Amino acid sequence: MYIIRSGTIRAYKNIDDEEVTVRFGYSGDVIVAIDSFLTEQRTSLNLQAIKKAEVEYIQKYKFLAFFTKDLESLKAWNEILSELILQQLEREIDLLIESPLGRYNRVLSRSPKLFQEIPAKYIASYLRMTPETLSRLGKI
Amino acid sequence: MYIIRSGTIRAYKNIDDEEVTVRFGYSGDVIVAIDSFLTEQRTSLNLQAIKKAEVEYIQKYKFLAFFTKDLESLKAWNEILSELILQQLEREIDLLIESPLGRYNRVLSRSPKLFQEIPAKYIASYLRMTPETLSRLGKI
DNA sequence: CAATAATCTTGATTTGAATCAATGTTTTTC
DNA sequence: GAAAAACATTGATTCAAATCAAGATTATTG
Repeated sequence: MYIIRSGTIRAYKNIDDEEVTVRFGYSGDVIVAIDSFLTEQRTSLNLQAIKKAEVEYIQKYKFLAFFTKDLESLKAWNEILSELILQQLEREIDLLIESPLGRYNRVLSRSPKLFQEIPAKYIASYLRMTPETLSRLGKI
Repeated sequence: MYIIRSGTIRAYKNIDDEEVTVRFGYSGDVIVAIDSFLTEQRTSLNLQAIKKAEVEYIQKYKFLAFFTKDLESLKAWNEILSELILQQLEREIDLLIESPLGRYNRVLSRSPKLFQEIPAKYIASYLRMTPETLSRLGKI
C-alpha cells in the first residue's frame, strides 16, 4: 500500500492489447493494487508514475496489525472498505454510460480537479475512448 | 439486505433513459442496494424480481449488531466487504473490454451458470449491448 | 386453448466512434 | 537550444454496433 507524497500514479491493466487505466492517484492519496492486497495473489494491475513521484509504503502485515488491533480499528478498516465499494459503484456507473460525452461529463463533474496535469491519452483510456475522440469532445 | 430463497432478482439503474442491469441475484444469494445499505441514503438502484421470488430480509441494525459484536465478527464483515470489492473489480474489467463478444465471453466464463433462466434482454443490458447484438453473438 | 402480450431473431440502414493518416504542438534529452 | 520523441489535434474513411422494422417464438392470461 502506497501513500503518494508527490506526483501522480496511475493503475492500469492490459486489456485487448491496450493499457487501460483504471485508477489515478494524486499527492495525498493512497494507491494500491487492491486485488493483490486483499488476496495476496499476484496482481493483474500495474502501477506507473506519470509525474515523478515520491511514495511511502506500508506493508500489509503492518497495516493489518494496526487496523485489527481492536474493535475501533477494525471498524475504521471497515469504513475504508465501505468507502471503496461506493467509489467502485460510481465507477461502474461511469462505464455504463453509452456516449463518450456522457462519460466524460459524469467523471468530470464528480471529480473536477481530477484531470489536471494528466496527459489526455490516459484520461481517454480511463474513459474507454480513444484519444482522438476525447480531443474532439472539447469542440462540442 | 435480502436473502433470496427462490427466484431471481436483478438490480438496475436508470441511465440514459434505460434500465441498465448492474447485478443479478439467484436463490441463495444475498442482494442489497449496497449504496443505501452503506450510506443510509436513498438508493439509486432498483430491485426487481424477474422470476417469482421469495426473500428474507435482515435490517441493517440487526445485521450490524451481529457483525460488530466482537473482533471475530468484525473480521468476518470485513471479509465480506473485501470479497465485494474483488467482485466489483472484476465487473469493472468486464465493462472495459471493447468488443461485445469479448465482454460476453469473459462474463460467461467467469459465471457459466450465470445466465440460465434470465431473459436475454436483461443480460444484454448487463453487458452493455442491445438485445439485437447479443442475439447475433450466438451465430459467431 | 385461444388470444394477447412479451421476447427473441433476422434483415436493412444509419450512425458515431475507431482507425488511419498527416500535421501541429509540447516535452524531453543531449 | 537544437533535435528527437512523445503527445495532441484535425480530417478522411471504415466499420461495427445501434437503430429501425418485420416476423417468428415463447410465455402469459383469461
